[in-house]
Amino acid sequence: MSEKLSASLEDYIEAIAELAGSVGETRAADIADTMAVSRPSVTVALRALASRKLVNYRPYSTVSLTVEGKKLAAAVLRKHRILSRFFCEILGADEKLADSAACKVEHAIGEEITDRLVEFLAFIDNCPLAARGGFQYDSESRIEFREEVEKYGKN
Amino acid sequence: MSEKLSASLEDYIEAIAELAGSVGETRAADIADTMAVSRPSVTVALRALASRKLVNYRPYSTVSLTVEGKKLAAAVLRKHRILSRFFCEILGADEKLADSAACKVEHAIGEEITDRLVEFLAFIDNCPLAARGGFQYDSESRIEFREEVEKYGKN
DNA sequence: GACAAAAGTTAGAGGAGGCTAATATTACCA
DNA sequence: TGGTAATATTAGCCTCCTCTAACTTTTGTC
Repeated sequence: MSEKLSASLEDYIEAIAELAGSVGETRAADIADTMAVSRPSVTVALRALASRKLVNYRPYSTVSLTVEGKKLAAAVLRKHRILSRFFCEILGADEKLADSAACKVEHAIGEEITDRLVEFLAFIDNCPLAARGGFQYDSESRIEFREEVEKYGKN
Repeated sequence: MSEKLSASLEDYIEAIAELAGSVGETRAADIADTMAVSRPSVTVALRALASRKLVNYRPYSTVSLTVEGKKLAAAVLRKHRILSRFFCEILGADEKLADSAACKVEHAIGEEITDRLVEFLAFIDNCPLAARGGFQYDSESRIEFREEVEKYGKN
Protein backbone atom coordinates (compact mmCIF):
# COMPACT_ATOMS: atom_id res chain seq x y z
CA MET A 1 0.00 0.00 0.00
CA SER A 2 0.98 3.63 -0.30
CA GLU A 3 1.95 6.34 2.13
CA LYS A 4 -0.77 6.18 4.81
CA LEU A 5 -3.74 8.38 4.05
CA SER A 6 -5.38 10.94 6.27
CA ALA A 7 -8.73 10.08 7.83
CA SER A 8 -10.36 12.52 5.47
CA LEU A 9 -8.94 10.95 2.31
CA GLU A 10 -9.82 7.49 3.59
CA ASP A 11 -13.40 8.70 3.93
CA TYR A 12 -13.38 9.84 0.32
CA ILE A 13 -11.99 6.51 -0.86
CA GLU A 14 -14.63 4.70 1.13
CA ALA A 15 -17.46 6.83 -0.25
CA ILE A 16 -16.22 6.41 -3.80
CA ALA A 17 -16.05 2.64 -3.38
CA GLU A 18 -19.61 2.52 -2.12
CA LEU A 19 -21.02 4.88 -4.74
CA ALA A 20 -19.14 3.27 -7.60
CA GLY A 21 -20.48 -0.12 -6.64
CA SER A 22 -20.70 -2.61 -9.47
CA VAL A 23 -20.75 0.08 -12.17
CA GLY A 24 -17.29 1.14 -11.11
CA GLU A 25 -17.86 4.82 -11.68
CA THR A 26 -19.33 7.75 -9.81
CA ARG A 27 -19.47 11.53 -10.07
CA ALA A 28 -18.16 14.31 -7.88
CA ALA A 29 -21.66 15.59 -7.13
CA ASP A 30 -22.69 12.26 -5.62
CA ILE A 31 -19.59 12.15 -3.51
CA ALA A 32 -20.30 15.66 -2.28
CA ASP A 33 -23.88 14.77 -1.45
CA THR A 34 -23.25 11.55 0.43
CA MET A 35 -20.37 13.05 2.35
CA ALA A 36 -22.20 16.29 3.05
CA VAL A 37 -19.29 18.29 1.75
CA SER A 38 -19.02 21.02 -0.90
CA ARG A 39 -18.14 20.24 -4.50
CA PRO A 40 -14.88 22.16 -4.42
CA SER A 41 -13.78 20.06 -1.47
CA VAL A 42 -14.37 16.97 -3.58
CA THR A 43 -12.30 18.38 -6.43
CA VAL A 44 -9.40 18.99 -4.06
CA ALA A 45 -9.70 15.53 -2.55
CA LEU A 46 -9.85 13.86 -5.95
CA ARG A 47 -6.69 15.63 -7.01
CA ALA A 48 -4.97 14.43 -3.85
CA LEU A 49 -6.14 10.87 -4.42
CA ALA A 50 -5.21 10.99 -8.09
CA SER A 51 -1.71 12.19 -7.27
CA ARG A 52 -1.38 9.08 -5.10
CA LYS A 53 -2.71 6.97 -7.96
CA LEU A 54 -5.72 5.81 -5.97
CA VAL A 55 -8.39 7.14 -8.31
CA ASN A 56 -8.69 7.64 -12.05
CA TYR A 57 -9.56 11.26 -12.32
CA ARG A 58 -9.74 13.68 -15.20
CA PRO A 59 -11.36 17.11 -14.84
CA TYR A 60 -15.05 17.24 -15.75
CA SER A 61 -15.30 13.49 -15.94
CA THR A 62 -16.43 10.52 -13.85
CA VAL A 63 -14.31 8.99 -11.12
CA SER A 64 -13.25 5.41 -10.52
CA LEU A 65 -10.84 3.66 -8.19
CA THR A 66 -7.56 2.25 -9.40
CA VAL A 67 -6.53 -1.23 -8.39
CA GLU A 68 -4.54 0.26 -5.52
CA GLY A 69 -7.50 2.40 -4.56
CA LYS A 70 -9.78 -0.60 -4.49
CA LYS A 71 -7.40 -2.45 -2.22
CA LEU A 72 -7.30 0.46 0.13
CA ALA A 73 -11.06 0.86 0.06
CA ALA A 74 -11.49 -2.81 0.82
CA ALA A 75 -9.19 -2.50 3.82
CA VAL A 76 -11.08 0.48 5.19
CA LEU A 77 -14.48 -1.08 4.57
CA ARG A 78 -13.35 -4.26 6.27
CA LYS A 79 -12.40 -2.30 9.37
CA HIS A 80 -15.70 -0.52 9.23
CA ARG A 81 -17.73 -3.72 9.05
CA ILE A 82 -15.80 -5.45 11.79
CA LEU A 83 -16.05 -2.49 14.15
CA SER A 84 -19.69 -1.96 13.44
CA ARG A 85 -20.41 -5.59 14.18
CA PHE A 86 -18.45 -5.43 17.39
CA PHE A 87 -20.19 -2.29 18.63
CA CYS A 88 -23.58 -3.61 17.69
CA GLU A 89 -23.49 -7.32 18.41
CA ILE A 90 -21.06 -7.51 21.28
CA LEU A 91 -21.51 -4.15 22.97
CA GLY A 92 -25.19 -3.95 22.13
CA ALA A 93 -25.11 -0.44 20.70
CA ASP A 94 -27.81 0.83 18.43
CA GLU A 95 -27.07 0.19 14.76
CA LYS A 96 -26.80 3.85 13.96
CA LEU A 97 -24.41 4.56 16.81
CA ALA A 98 -22.38 1.47 15.97
CA ASP A 99 -22.03 2.65 12.41
CA SER A 100 -21.05 6.20 13.24
CA ALA A 101 -18.52 5.04 15.82
CA ALA A 102 -17.08 2.60 13.30
CA CYS A 103 -16.77 5.49 10.84
CA LYS A 104 -14.43 7.29 13.17
CA VAL A 105 -12.55 4.39 14.71
CA GLU A 106 -11.79 2.77 11.36
CA HIS A 107 -9.15 5.44 10.77
CA ALA A 108 -7.54 4.91 14.13
CA ILE A 109 -6.78 1.20 14.20
CA GLY A 110 -4.19 -0.70 12.22
CA GLU A 111 -4.24 -4.09 10.60
CA GLU A 112 -3.07 -6.00 13.64
CA ILE A 113 -5.83 -4.78 15.92
CA THR A 114 -8.33 -5.38 13.14
CA ASP A 115 -7.11 -8.93 12.63
CA ARG A 116 -7.36 -9.60 16.32
CA LEU A 117 -10.87 -8.25 16.40
CA VAL A 118 -11.80 -10.56 13.53
CA GLU A 119 -10.33 -13.43 15.47
CA PHE A 120 -12.30 -12.42 18.52
CA LEU A 121 -15.59 -12.15 16.67
CA ALA A 122 -15.01 -15.52 15.05
CA PHE A 123 -14.47 -16.95 18.49
CA ILE A 124 -17.63 -15.45 19.87
CA ASP A 125 -19.57 -16.63 16.86
CA ASN A 126 -18.47 -20.19 17.09
CA CYS A 127 -17.87 -21.03 20.60
CA PRO A 128 -19.13 -18.52 23.05
CA LEU A 129 -19.88 -17.90 26.05
CA ALA A 130 -20.99 -19.38 29.19
CA ALA A 131 -22.81 -16.53 30.69
CA ARG A 132 -24.57 -19.26 32.54
CA GLY A 133 -21.57 -21.50 32.90
CA GLY A 134 -20.18 -19.93 36.01
CA PHE A 135 -16.50 -20.06 35.13
CA GLN A 136 -14.39 -17.80 37.25
CA TYR A 137 -12.17 -15.54 35.26
CA ASP A 138 -8.87 -15.33 37.08
CA SER A 139 -5.55 -14.55 35.49
CA GLU A 140 -5.04 -18.16 34.48
CA SER A 141 -8.33 -18.56 32.70
CA ARG A 142 -7.66 -15.26 30.96
CA ILE A 143 -4.69 -16.86 29.29
CA GLU A 144 -6.73 -19.89 28.36
CA PHE A 145 -9.33 -17.57 26.96
CA ARG A 146 -6.77 -15.99 24.68
CA GLU A 147 -5.59 -19.37 23.47
CA GLU A 148 -9.14 -20.34 22.66
CA VAL A 149 -9.72 -17.11 20.78
CA GLU A 150 -6.67 -17.75 18.65
CA LYS A 151 -7.95 -21.15 17.61
CA TYR A 152 -10.85 -19.48 15.89
CA GLY A 153 -8.82 -16.88 14.08
CA LYS A 154 -8.83 -16.77 10.33
CA ASN A 155 -9.73 -13.93 8.02
CA MET B 1 -18.75 19.71 29.46
CA SER B 2 -17.71 22.29 26.91
CA GLU B 3 -17.75 22.48 23.14
CA LYS B 4 -16.10 19.21 22.06
CA LEU B 5 -12.36 19.45 21.73
CA SER B 6 -10.21 18.44 18.79
CA ALA B 7 -8.17 15.28 19.11
CA SER B 8 -5.08 17.43 19.36
CA LEU B 9 -6.33 19.52 22.28
CA GLU B 10 -7.55 16.38 24.03
CA ASP B 11 -4.03 15.05 23.76
CA TYR B 12 -2.68 18.19 25.40
CA ILE B 13 -5.22 17.97 28.21
CA GLU B 14 -4.29 14.35 28.73
CA ALA B 15 -0.58 15.05 28.81
CA ILE B 16 -1.03 17.92 31.23
CA ALA B 17 -3.09 15.75 33.55
CA GLU B 18 -0.41 13.08 33.60
CA LEU B 19 2.48 15.48 34.01
CA ALA B 20 0.79 17.56 36.67
CA GLY B 21 0.05 14.44 38.70
CA SER B 22 -0.34 15.06 42.40
CA VAL B 23 1.60 18.31 42.36
CA GLY B 24 -1.06 19.80 40.12
CA GLU B 25 1.34 21.85 38.04
CA THR B 26 3.58 21.35 35.07
CA ARG B 27 5.61 23.40 32.61
CA ALA B 28 5.36 23.97 28.88
CA ALA B 29 8.76 22.43 28.26
CA ASP B 30 7.69 19.14 29.81
CA ILE B 31 4.55 19.09 27.75
CA ALA B 32 6.57 19.72 24.62
CA ASP B 33 8.99 16.95 25.49
CA THR B 34 6.46 14.26 26.34
CA MET B 35 4.33 15.09 23.33
CA ALA B 36 7.30 15.41 20.98
CA VAL B 37 6.09 18.79 19.82
CA SER B 38 7.74 22.20 19.62
CA ARG B 39 7.43 24.76 22.40
CA PRO B 40 5.57 27.27 20.29
CA SER B 41 2.98 24.62 19.54
CA VAL B 42 2.48 24.19 23.26
CA THR B 43 2.02 27.93 23.72
CA VAL B 44 -0.66 27.96 21.03
CA ALA B 45 -2.43 24.96 22.53
CA LEU B 46 -2.33 26.42 26.03
CA ARG B 47 -3.93 29.61 24.81
CA ALA B 48 -6.67 27.60 23.11
CA LEU B 49 -7.28 25.57 26.25
CA ALA B 50 -7.19 28.67 28.45
CA SER B 51 -9.78 30.39 26.27
CA ARG B 52 -12.04 27.41 26.89
CA LYS B 53 -11.29 27.67 30.61
CA LEU B 54 -9.75 24.23 30.75
CA VAL B 55 -6.32 25.27 31.99
CA ASN B 56 -5.00 28.00 34.25
CA TYR B 57 -2.43 29.67 32.11
CA ARG B 58 -0.46 32.86 32.40
CA PRO B 59 2.50 33.62 30.14
CA TYR B 60 5.89 32.58 31.53
CA SER B 61 4.31 30.61 34.31
CA THR B 62 3.37 27.04 35.19
CA VAL B 63 0.22 25.34 33.95
CA SER B 64 -2.56 23.57 35.80
CA LEU B 65 -5.95 22.18 34.91
CA THR B 66 -9.14 23.89 35.97
CA VAL B 67 -11.92 21.86 37.52
CA GLU B 68 -13.54 21.56 34.08
CA GLY B 69 -10.19 20.60 32.60
CA LYS B 70 -9.73 17.88 35.17
CA LYS B 71 -13.14 16.45 34.40
CA LEU B 72 -12.33 16.37 30.74
CA ALA B 73 -8.93 14.82 31.36
CA ALA B 74 -10.51 12.16 33.52
CA ALA B 75 -12.97 11.31 30.77
CA VAL B 76 -10.22 10.99 28.18
CA LEU B 77 -7.97 9.00 30.47
CA ARG B 78 -10.82 6.68 31.33
CA LYS B 79 -11.37 5.95 27.66
CA HIS B 80 -7.68 5.38 27.23
CA ARG B 81 -7.46 2.90 30.07
CA ILE B 82 -10.54 0.98 29.02
CA LEU B 83 -9.43 0.73 25.42
CA SER B 84 -5.93 -0.24 26.33
CA ARG B 85 -7.23 -2.99 28.58
CA PHE B 86 -9.54 -4.24 25.88
CA PHE B 87 -6.84 -4.34 23.22
CA CYS B 88 -4.38 -5.97 25.56
CA GLU B 89 -6.40 -8.35 27.71
CA ILE B 90 -9.19 -9.32 25.37
CA LEU B 91 -7.59 -9.02 21.97
CA GLY B 92 -4.18 -10.05 23.22
CA ALA B 93 -2.25 -7.22 21.65
CA ASP B 94 1.17 -6.25 22.84
CA GLU B 95 1.06 -3.61 25.59
CA LYS B 96 2.78 -1.04 23.44
CA LEU B 97 0.44 -1.55 20.51
CA ALA B 98 -2.57 -1.57 22.81
CA ASP B 99 -1.50 1.73 24.28
CA SER B 100 -0.81 3.45 20.99
CA ALA B 101 -4.09 2.23 19.51
CA ALA B 102 -5.92 3.46 22.62
CA CYS B 103 -4.25 6.84 22.13
CA LYS B 104 -5.90 7.23 18.76
CA VAL B 105 -9.22 5.55 19.36
CA GLU B 106 -9.90 7.46 22.58
CA HIS B 107 -10.71 10.53 20.50
CA ALA B 108 -13.09 8.64 18.27
CA ILE B 109 -15.52 7.03 20.68
CA GLY B 110 -18.18 8.70 22.77
CA GLU B 111 -19.43 8.08 26.27
CA GLU B 112 -22.00 5.50 25.33
CA ILE B 113 -19.60 3.18 23.56
CA THR B 114 -17.16 3.66 26.42
CA ASP B 115 -19.78 2.77 29.00
CA ARG B 116 -20.70 -0.32 27.07
CA LEU B 117 -17.09 -1.35 26.86
CA VAL B 118 -16.76 -0.94 30.62
CA GLU B 119 -19.81 -3.10 31.05
CA PHE B 120 -18.35 -5.68 28.75
CA LEU B 121 -15.00 -5.79 30.53
CA ALA B 122 -16.75 -6.09 33.87
CA PHE B 123 -18.67 -8.99 32.49
CA ILE B 124 -15.58 -10.74 31.22
CA ASP B 125 -13.82 -10.13 34.51
CA ASN B 126 -16.53 -11.60 36.63
CA CYS B 127 -18.29 -14.22 34.75
CA PRO B 128 -16.57 -15.22 31.62
CA LEU B 129 -16.34 -17.42 29.29
CA ALA B 130 -16.64 -20.99 28.67
CA ALA B 131 -14.14 -21.48 25.99
CA ARG B 132 -14.35 -25.05 27.16
CA GLY B 133 -18.04 -25.01 27.88
CA GLY B 134 -19.26 -25.77 24.41
CA PHE B 135 -22.21 -23.43 24.26
CA GLN B 136 -23.38 -22.79 20.76
CA TYR B 137 -23.73 -19.14 19.93
CA ASP B 138 -26.83 -18.79 17.83
CA SER B 139 -28.98 -15.69 17.58
CA GLU B 140 -30.85 -16.57 20.75
CA SER B 141 -27.84 -17.06 22.92
CA ARG B 142 -26.46 -13.81 21.55
CA ILE B 143 -29.37 -12.01 23.14
CA GLU B 144 -28.86 -13.84 26.40
CA PHE B 145 -25.23 -12.91 26.23
CA ARG B 146 -26.15 -9.26 26.01
CA GLU B 147 -28.49 -9.53 28.96
CA GLU B 148 -25.76 -11.13 31.00
CA VAL B 149 -23.30 -8.42 30.08
CA GLU B 150 -25.71 -5.78 31.23
CA LYS B 151 -26.02 -7.37 34.66
CA TYR B 152 -22.37 -6.67 35.24
CA GLY B 153 -22.43 -3.09 34.08
CA LYS B 154 -21.56 -0.34 36.47
CA ASN B 155 -18.87 2.29 36.33
C1' DG C 1 23.06 41.86 42.33
C1' DA C 2 24.62 40.94 37.46
C1' DC C 3 24.69 37.90 33.77
C1' DA C 4 24.40 33.52 31.35
C1' DA C 5 21.36 29.63 30.66
C1' DA C 6 16.86 27.94 30.54
C1' DA C 7 12.22 28.59 29.59
C1' DG C 8 8.61 30.84 27.10
C1' DT C 9 6.62 33.75 23.52
C1' DT C 10 6.23 36.24 19.00
C1' DA C 11 6.67 36.39 14.15
C1' DG C 12 6.19 34.33 9.97
C1' DA C 13 5.24 30.40 7.14
C1' DG C 14 3.19 26.09 5.41
C1' DG C 15 0.14 21.98 4.88
C1' DA C 16 -4.45 19.94 5.25
C1' DG C 17 -9.34 20.57 4.90
C1' DG C 18 -13.19 23.05 4.63
C1' DC C 19 -16.37 26.94 2.62
C1' DT C 20 -18.63 30.51 -0.74
C1' DA C 21 -18.82 33.03 -5.01
C1' DA C 22 -17.60 33.25 -9.56
C1' DT C 23 -16.29 30.94 -13.78
C1' DA C 24 -15.92 27.23 -17.06
C1' DT C 25 -17.41 22.94 -19.19
C1' DT C 26 -20.58 19.47 -20.48
C1' DA C 27 -24.97 17.63 -21.58
C1' DC C 28 -29.51 17.70 -22.87
C1' DC C 29 -33.46 19.18 -25.39
C1' DA C 30 -36.38 21.89 -28.26
C1' DT D 1 -27.58 23.54 -33.38
C1' DG D 2 -28.08 26.85 -29.81
C1' DG D 3 -29.10 27.82 -25.20
C1' DT D 4 -29.98 26.63 -20.53
C1' DA D 5 -29.36 23.55 -16.63
C1' DA D 6 -26.36 20.68 -14.40
C1' DT D 7 -21.87 19.72 -13.20
C1' DA D 8 -17.12 20.80 -12.14
C1' DT D 9 -13.29 23.87 -11.31
C1' DT D 10 -10.86 28.14 -9.88
C1' DA D 11 -10.10 31.86 -6.81
C1' DG D 12 -9.90 33.52 -2.49
C1' DC D 13 -10.54 32.99 2.24
C1' DC D 14 -10.63 30.69 6.91
C1' DT D 15 -9.37 27.53 10.83
C1' DC D 16 -6.48 24.27 13.00
C1' DC D 17 -2.07 22.58 13.94
C1' DT D 18 2.53 22.40 13.25
C1' DC D 19 7.32 24.24 12.45
C1' DT D 20 11.91 27.34 12.74
C1' DA D 21 14.14 31.55 13.93
C1' DA D 22 14.38 35.39 16.66
C1' DC D 23 13.31 37.77 20.81
C1' DT D 24 11.91 38.26 25.85
C1' DT D 25 11.42 36.89 30.50
C1' DT D 26 12.74 34.21 34.42
C1' DT D 27 15.98 31.71 37.12
C1' DG D 28 19.92 30.37 39.24
C1' DT D 29 24.71 30.93 40.25
C1' DC D 30 28.88 33.20 41.53
